[in-house]
Amino acid sequence: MQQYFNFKLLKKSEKSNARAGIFLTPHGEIRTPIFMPVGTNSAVKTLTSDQVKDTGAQIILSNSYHLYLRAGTKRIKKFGGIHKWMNWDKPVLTDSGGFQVFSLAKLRKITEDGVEFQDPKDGSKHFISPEVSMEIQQDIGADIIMAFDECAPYPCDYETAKAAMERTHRWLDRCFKAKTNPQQALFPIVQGAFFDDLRMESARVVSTYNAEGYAIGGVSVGEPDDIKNHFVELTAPLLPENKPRYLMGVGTPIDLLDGIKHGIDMFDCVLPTRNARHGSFFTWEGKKNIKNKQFQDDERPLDENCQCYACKNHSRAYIRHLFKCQENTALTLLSIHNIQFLIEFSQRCRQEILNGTFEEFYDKYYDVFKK
RNA sequence: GCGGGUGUCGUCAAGUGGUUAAGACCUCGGAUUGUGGUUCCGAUAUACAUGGGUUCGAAUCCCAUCAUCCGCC
Repeated sequence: MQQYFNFKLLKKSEKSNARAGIFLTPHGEIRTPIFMPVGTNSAVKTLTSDQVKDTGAQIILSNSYHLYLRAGTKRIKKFGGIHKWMNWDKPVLTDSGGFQVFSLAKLRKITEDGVEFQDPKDGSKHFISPEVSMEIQQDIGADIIMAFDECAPYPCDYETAKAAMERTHRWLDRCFKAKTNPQQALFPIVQGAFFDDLRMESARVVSTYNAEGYAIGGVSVGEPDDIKNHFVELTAPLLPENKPRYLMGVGTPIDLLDGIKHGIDMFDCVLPTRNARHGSFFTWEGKKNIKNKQFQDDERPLDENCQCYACKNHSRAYIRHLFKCQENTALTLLSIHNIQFLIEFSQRCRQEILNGTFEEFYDKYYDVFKK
């Protein structure tokens, strides 16, 4: 049987758990560590697929929950799958809908079978189970699909966290049984909230599956940074070393530095596009906000060392003007910049790992982004 | 020239005799983490057109001046 996925570890740091690799998928390779932009409704907000491609994105994330409710995943299947649907020929990852049901749906009823919820937009009732999620994700046709999990809130008590974790494990088994397409990699998700023994247990259970990659979920749900960091540090090394590790929903440049240091290979986050919509942008000198008056006559690009479309063509003064006038182009330019910045940031970490200098890079930029 | 209206922070605008003169925009910070697309939180201001008068007390009442708007000649 043909092998559709392959993860090759190119280098492991001697001073930390940082590592650099190449993850091969049916739609091309991903150079890890990598940051993945989020395109919830099969579009990275304010950007065309071409514009996303020009940022250097190697893979994008989309979403079962949203595409199931709108567009309809049968329609996308009939169209020929998400790559053709959105004219994107690189790898795609879809989230399972578990997190969205947890964070977005107003009315939801979780049972052993699955989750019943209402579409907050029109009130219609729906049901997603591990089997339904697998069917949805196979219809969408992403390269990487995620297990249907139950994400516990923060804070939460031990019993709730344990019950959610155990259900996630039982659902994981059902996901693997329901998944049929060998051209899709199913990543299990570690849960366990913020309890050491639960996280360790979940990492152990999840690792018993011979998956193409493994994810850590249930973080960035409102917990303090040091707590998040502790659980990433605890969990990541417990996952199989020869497979990519994906930290879901993270993060900031500092989150990337910490995650990579602890052995994470993949990240996704809405931050670059959401921040863009709020005017803030990343630079190699830290985070700034285009709304600030100091930029009104600034003829420099957003970042002088950035090669993105926005930086090669436009000034801070012009982009600030567009933003103040609420022109959508401002959001596009800032999104392009922020996405390209985080991708380049992850690829710079990769290069530093290959050079054996990641830890110095970590120290330097940890301070820059500490604020 | 005559008649009438209006003058409160950079802008808009509450307040019509009584303690530190609302609020919004702007400006300046902060937040945002597997996305309900312009959000949320906080901070900052030499502001009652000018000069008199009435009153225990005036942004508020009276007079004059100036500015501005409308109408008429």
